[in-house]
Amino acid sequence: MKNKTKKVQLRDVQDVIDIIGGRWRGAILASLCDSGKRFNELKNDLKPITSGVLVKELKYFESSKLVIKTAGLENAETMRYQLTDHGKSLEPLIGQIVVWGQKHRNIMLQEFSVQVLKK
Amino acid sequence: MKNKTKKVQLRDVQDVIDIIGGRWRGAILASLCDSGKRFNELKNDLKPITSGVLVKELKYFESSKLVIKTAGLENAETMRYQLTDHGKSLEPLIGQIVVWGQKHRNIMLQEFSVQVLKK
DNA sequence: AATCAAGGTATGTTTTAGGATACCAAAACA
DNA sequence: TGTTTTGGTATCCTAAAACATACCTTGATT
Repeated sequence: MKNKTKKVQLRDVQDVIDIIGGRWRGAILASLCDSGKRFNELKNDLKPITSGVLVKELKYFESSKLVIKTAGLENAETMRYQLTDHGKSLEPLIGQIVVWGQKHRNIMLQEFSVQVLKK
Repeated sequence: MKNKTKKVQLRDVQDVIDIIGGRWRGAILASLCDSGKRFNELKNDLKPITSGVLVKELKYFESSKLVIKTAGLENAETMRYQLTDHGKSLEPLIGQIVVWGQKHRNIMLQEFSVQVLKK
């Protein structure tokens, strides 16, 4: 029973890692947390990402119901990618990731300076 | 200024994804959250992971100060891998990942049943 | 009329992570 | 004494991911 619970959790962790993991997905979501963006805005924000990869990942996010692509009503040609409500529910998680990442970076820097001093 | 801040955040997200991402890292950390474990315990817990991969990832975690490998004092040959204090600070993050993963799974299942009903 | 930007598509090539497999030394067990 | 278990190492291989590069259409701009 406890075993089963653990398995399920590992699976949940893996599922989420699949979604936000990889070279670009986390960064794309983080960028969209900021605000909805047009394709080239995103591309510029995430430079040096290539068009092909960005397209592919955005399609993946659409299929996962995390991002929606909308054409502006008045100005029909401007595509806009933005988080769905479900996608927005990732924001606190990403926020926590950023906080932990900053802390981790400081710890690694500290470790580095200790190593230098030891020489 | 705001731009710079954003860049740093994307970098932090990427750093963390590198740490917990990939096929096994999240699961290894989740398993160690449970308790410290010996090599073969971990291997069994994460089956079908291979030795080579597990060794590699554990070394990575050691170099990142998230996991420490200790030899039991009385029984010197039993190696034990456990989270450092810094590694333990990931626990809330992983907990939140599990919670979101469960929610996401339910949403995708819902979506699936809607699709089936539409046919 | 020419050209530029937006939002992609299409293609080949390279890199990388992970898996398969074989092996191994030291200790523990039987 | 033989064989199992623990805790790995070493090599090769493959599929997928990412990258580089070229190209395309549509609408706006000059």
